[in-house]
Amino acid sequence: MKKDITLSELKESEKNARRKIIVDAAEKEFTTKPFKRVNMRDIARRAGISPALIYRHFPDQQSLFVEAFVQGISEIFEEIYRKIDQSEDGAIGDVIEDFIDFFTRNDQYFRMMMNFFLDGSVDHDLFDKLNVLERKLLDTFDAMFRKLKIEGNIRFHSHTLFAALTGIIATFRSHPVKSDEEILRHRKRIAANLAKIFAEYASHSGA
Amino acid sequence: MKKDITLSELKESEKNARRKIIVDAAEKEFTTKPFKRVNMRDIARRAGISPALIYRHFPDQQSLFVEAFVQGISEIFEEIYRKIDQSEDGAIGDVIEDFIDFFTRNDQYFRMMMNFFLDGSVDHDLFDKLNVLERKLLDTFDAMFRKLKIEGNIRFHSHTLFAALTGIIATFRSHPVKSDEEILRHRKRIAANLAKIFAEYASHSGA
DNA sequence: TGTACATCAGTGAACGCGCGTTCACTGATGTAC
DNA sequence: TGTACATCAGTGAACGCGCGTTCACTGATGTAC
Repeated sequence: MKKDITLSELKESEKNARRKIIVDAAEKEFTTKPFKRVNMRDIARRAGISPALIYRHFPDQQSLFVEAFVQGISEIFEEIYRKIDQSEDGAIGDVIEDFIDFFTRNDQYFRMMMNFFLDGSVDHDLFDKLNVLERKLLDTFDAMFRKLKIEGNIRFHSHTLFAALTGIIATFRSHPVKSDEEILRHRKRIAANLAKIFAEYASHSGA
Repeated sequence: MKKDITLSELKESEKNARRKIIVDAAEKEFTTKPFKRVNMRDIARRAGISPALIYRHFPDQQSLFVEAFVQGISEIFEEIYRKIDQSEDGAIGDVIEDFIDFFTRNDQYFRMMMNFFLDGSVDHDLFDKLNVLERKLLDTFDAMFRKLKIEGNIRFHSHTLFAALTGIIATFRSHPVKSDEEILRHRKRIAANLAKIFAEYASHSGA
């Protein structure tokens, strides 16, 4: 009996390993080309398998995409949480700069997230998972605002900040004339302005 | 000679009228279904013509889409300019609320704009036209901030406000549980919070 | 120890569909003589 | 006034391509007897 379980467990873990190869290949594809251009044949090629094999592990394209996307975006969010935790207490400027840095560096994921939401056709499972990540980020913002002893509804402030940062990434982007560095600089400039307005508000309301 | 000119002018205007029918049909399609689903056959059907005829007026799909999109988005922006001009001097809360109202009501266009920018593959001509519209909106914001006698770089404040509003529309949207009214209410709640923070900042820096 | 059969990873080619675009054609109107 | 020809709006069907997904099959490994 015991051996049976171990054997099937081994089988199971081998299967998971194969599955992971596919997910990793998909994730890699996402960071390599625009979302629309990612397709099953290229994912299969990158994983070194036949397209048909993917369908032994995932019922359809959407399931695979969701899994790959969640895996990637989770790592990014984890990184942001860590970075924010490390920053000085209530250093809103640093937190904001980190956010801009991270999503500028991982623009593919930002665009995918926007794509999912704008299309409206978000898979329910994916929606839940993204919500968990977002709420955790909002919690982090909450903690920061609390330390600033800001006036008003803390959660609203976090929502406002989150929306504003998202807007900065969404609004200031690739431009025929401007270089990537210029865009990042402008994003940071505007983000710093936002930070100043928040900080000023907090210092007046806290006093 | 004179008659010749009039005749060719008449011909020309007839041609433009036919062209406009196609553009209008495309615009209508955009407001009816998600961007991805808009296709040439349906546009042709709506215009009451054969798909092939579209290609007598437009070299390809992208040209038609750009023209239809610019026509629609221009009207929306014009409406916003008018509304903002009518609002009380420096009434930042009203201006912000109008912005949210307009883009919530015209979500299709908001999504298309996001799609264009996020895809990166923005046609140069389109990019220029959108830039003109955006700059005009920023100018309107500038005027408002100037009346508030706000401290700091006015243009940066306008960029910050524009990004934040865009972010609010982009971030808070269709949700399996929440109704459309709830979403609009939440957008307005967060937008009002944003307005308060800006107003407070302005009143302190102006004093 | 050998044989028949089951299981399952894995495959390349093919199916099917959506959709942008082109083809080959029609029919009406204008123009030259 | 009639005839030959040009122009051009307009058409439905077909072409071609990308791409998700399925089909029919192979080959290796395990299992029952």
